[in-house]
Amino acid sequence: MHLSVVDRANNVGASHGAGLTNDPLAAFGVQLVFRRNDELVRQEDPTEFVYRLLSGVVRTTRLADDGRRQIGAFHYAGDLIGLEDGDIHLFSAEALCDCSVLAVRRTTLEAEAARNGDIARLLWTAGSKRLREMQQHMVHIGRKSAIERVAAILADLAGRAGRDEVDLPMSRQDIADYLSLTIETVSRMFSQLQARNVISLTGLRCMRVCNPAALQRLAA
Amino acid sequence: MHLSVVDRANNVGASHGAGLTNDPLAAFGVQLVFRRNDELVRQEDPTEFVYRLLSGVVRTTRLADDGRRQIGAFHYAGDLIGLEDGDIHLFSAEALCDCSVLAVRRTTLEAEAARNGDIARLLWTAGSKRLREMQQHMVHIGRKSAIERVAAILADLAGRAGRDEVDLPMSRQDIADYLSLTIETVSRMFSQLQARNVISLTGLRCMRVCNPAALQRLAA
DNA sequence: CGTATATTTGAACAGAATCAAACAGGGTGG
DNA sequence: CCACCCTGTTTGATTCTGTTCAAATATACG
Repeated sequence: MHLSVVDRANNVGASHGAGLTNDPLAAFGVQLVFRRNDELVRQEDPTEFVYRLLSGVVRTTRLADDGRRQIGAFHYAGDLIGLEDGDIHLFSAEALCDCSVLAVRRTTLEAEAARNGDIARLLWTAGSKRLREMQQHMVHIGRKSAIERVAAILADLAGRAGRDEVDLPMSRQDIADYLSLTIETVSRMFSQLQARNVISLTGLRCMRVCNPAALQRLAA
Repeated sequence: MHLSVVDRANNVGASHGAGLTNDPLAAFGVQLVFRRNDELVRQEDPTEFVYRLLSGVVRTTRLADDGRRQIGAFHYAGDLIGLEDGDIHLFSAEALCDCSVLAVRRTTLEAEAARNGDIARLLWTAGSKRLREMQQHMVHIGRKSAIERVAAILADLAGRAGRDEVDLPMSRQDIADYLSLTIETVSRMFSQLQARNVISLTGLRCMRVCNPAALQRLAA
């Protein structure tokens, strides 16, 4: 029906949770490596695994029949991917760069959660964190202007980077589809932020935050 | 700091889970009644309870400082409310009409989930159902036109009603804030749907679906 | 260096928002 | 029972933000 995760990942170094420190899920999963643009899961496929992202960045995308694309989220190291789905994946998950993940069988996870309170709590916590992020994002998409939306994602990325020099792991098109804008509008907002001396593009996929306060204010 | 649920609910018939059939949560909660426009939870308050909605309709809303309002969801009988939050409620929850709910202390729920696999699974299932709904809604808000969004919510309501004659439990403003539109645009879309003979307004809060297929097509 | 791809910029357009006014509906009190 | 008012809804005219279509420019990669 569809290839196993290991096959699809073209995996090179599968091993049983080796090298994971302090992750209660480590014992139940297999560590896999995905390369840039690999698909971890495909929209409409049955849900088989939940992934703990160990390193790299993953986007979840939904492609409609008419070609309209919506990115649900960008996931970073530590995130749990695949919680949001029922029997079928609503969104695909794709590696933005080389990623390593811990793949845990859903059935295993459920069984374990039923037996072990810590696992149950971990899932609950991860799920409600994800729900909160989605609520926040819904407000952004629904009620914020283009400049505010772009500022918000840049502020988020800057926060993760922890320094002024921030590199953008995703394309403009990804940003556009995440923010429900067009690529042209995103580009214009970048230019505008640069003209206002809020940021400075130091490369296509790299920027410097010149005025963090202004960025934060716009993002709020 | 803030009033207890029972106080705020101005509750008249609290009882320990009486009258609930087949709800595994029944044993752990208290049944409460809220009146139209009562607040079940207030934005920014600490999360204390999770609510199982037994009857009525509840909206969750986030009000920004600048007055922009986003409705996160409308909840109907059977829904679990308050899953999405961490320590603090991001959204308020308000009764659209008289509602009865089962309030379960969050701490109780967590403890119970850690002990009882069925409860853990129930929470997991409810959470992922909610995540899926939000993803769907995000696509609507982000990538659909005004007419499609309005058609979508009307199709949803019609589906719940299970018949042509559907009454709308929420105001136009609520619909607008749910769909991230203005009240004027919502009103215009209603008129347009009526002009196209897809629906017919039989009252301000009541409509008849004349062409279910067309409505479905628009909503898709 | 040249080619394919990604990004930026420009001009015209469209859809929804805003501002403003008219129009119900639903209660209330006379 | 009717006139009135308050609120919620509809409609109209205009504006504005973001989209679309098109072209130019930059970047990465062979």
